[in-house]
Amino acid sequence: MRTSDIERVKGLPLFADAAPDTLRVATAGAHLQRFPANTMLLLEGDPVDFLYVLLDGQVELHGTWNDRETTLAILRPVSTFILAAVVLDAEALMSARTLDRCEILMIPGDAIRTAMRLDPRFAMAVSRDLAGCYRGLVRTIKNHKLRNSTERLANYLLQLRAADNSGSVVRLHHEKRVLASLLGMTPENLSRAFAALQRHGVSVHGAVVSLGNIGALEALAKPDPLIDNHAPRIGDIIADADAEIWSSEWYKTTGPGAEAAKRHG
Amino acid sequence: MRTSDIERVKGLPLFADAAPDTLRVATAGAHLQRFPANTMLLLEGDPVDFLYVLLDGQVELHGTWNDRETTLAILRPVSTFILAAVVLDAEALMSARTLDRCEILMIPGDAIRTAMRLDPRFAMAVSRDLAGCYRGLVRTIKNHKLRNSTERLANYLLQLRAADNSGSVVRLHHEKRVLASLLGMTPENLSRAFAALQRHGVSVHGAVVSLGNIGALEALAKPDPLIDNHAPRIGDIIADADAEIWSSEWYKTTGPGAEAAKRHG
DNA sequence: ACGCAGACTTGATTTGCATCAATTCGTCAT
DNA sequence: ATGACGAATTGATGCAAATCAAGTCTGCGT
Repeated sequence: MRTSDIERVKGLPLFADAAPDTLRVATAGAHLQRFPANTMLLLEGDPVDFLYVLLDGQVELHGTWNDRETTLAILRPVSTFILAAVVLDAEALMSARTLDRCEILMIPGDAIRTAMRLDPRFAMAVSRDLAGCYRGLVRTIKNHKLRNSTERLANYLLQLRAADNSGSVVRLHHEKRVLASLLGMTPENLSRAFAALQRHGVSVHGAVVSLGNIGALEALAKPDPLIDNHAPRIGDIIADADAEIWSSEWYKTTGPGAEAAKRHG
Repeated sequence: MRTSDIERVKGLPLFADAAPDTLRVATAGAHLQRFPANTMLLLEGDPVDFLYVLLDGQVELHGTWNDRETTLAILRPVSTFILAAVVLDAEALMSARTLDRCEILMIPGDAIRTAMRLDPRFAMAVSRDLAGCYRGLVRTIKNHKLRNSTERLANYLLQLRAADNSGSVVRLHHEKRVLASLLGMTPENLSRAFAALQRHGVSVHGAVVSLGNIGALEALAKPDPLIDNHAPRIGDIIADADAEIWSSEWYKTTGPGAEAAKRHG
């Protein structure tokens, strides 16, 4: 494991406040693994033996029922996933699949649970992280139960804008069919939702979306701090922040090799 | 505060494992309060100063946006709520309203946060509780994104049956319009969904629902342990259990004065 | 270059659910 | 009992989104 990777893990709010020993023990027992694109890392129902830390690439979390499938979240580096299952030593409720080639650190679950018992600051950090994830899901549910698909897309675009740079052009991070599933609609309807937003100044060219009329878009989207997390994600980590990592993605690095990452909250 | 109430709080998984001092300090700073039906306890956006422990009555958590409103959960005694906001010292993302006359214990948030720092076992319990709540929300999202309204109702009824007694008659715990909002539909459509279930042996008389053909109902509902939590809720608390309190309700007492309560998980 | 496969878009149609409207039912206050 | 209100049901209609079906565009391997 490269020391630069250890630095990145240490930068995570989950470990930032931990005792030096905690990080050392956790990373000692961990192993770094590479996966090709489109690999199942974990199937829902499987016992969860590791806490996963995504260092490079994108991972999709999804759920299935009765031959249907829905995307629950898409993760970007640096972020952890399935912490809740690790804490409870329970089976996974979501499946995890790589979208790109990925580099993932796997920390044994019992190392995490032991560390929580030994290191109160770490236990506190786990609680804060889980509380943030929880609140992110509350936002997601409100988003889905209270808004229609066009409104969800409009808010997603505004959120991207806020996270990226607040400019008038944003880049979609995923394939449109994946985005559609994340936003709870079919690919066909995502196309139509984009078409509907033309009226509000939005134009799409592949993954590049121009927001020509922010005012009009906001008038439609009615973004709400109690649903949408519009905090920019570039800069230093704010340890105190509401760790609300979940509305659609977790962290974001500023670019290749960039170390800076920031919480949503 | 009555000692019987303290006993009930001590019975919560959140406090069961805590150091004696933790419970003592928490309950010392707490105050017990009664509220009439239909009282707003907390408005979304408000800072959260207390951890709430519902000792008697029912509380609805709901969210609003753009003049729409949706029920996110309905709580029954004994259960805690807005723990995540307390841990992060953040504003509430959900509003809380009493449905009945309620008896609620309010524990200052900073007492909770201090206790977490001083008592590692308590911090661990908080993590476990939050992890359980988180997983409950994952189930809820899967339920909503993967099923239609009739399927959600069918599974809700089967869950009630499993929680209550596994008999062929269940009693709805809430008004139908509240249930409709919880299940993500209009009251009109809940009526129609019940009508659709007649075909599968379900008949409704007020709050009493007979499930005349469990097999047929299950064939429609296709209950799934990764979405639905069918564990019975009568008996002793299982401290190890997956604290998944959220799919629709939290705890349930077995009857007036009964002390036994059990986790979903 | 060519052909293929998969992503994306667009249109036609169907389905599910919300909305609007009217009526019944039960509960409570007078 | 009577009237009044809110909850629940039922029917008619409209809208949003899924589905089905072509078709275009793009990247990729041969």
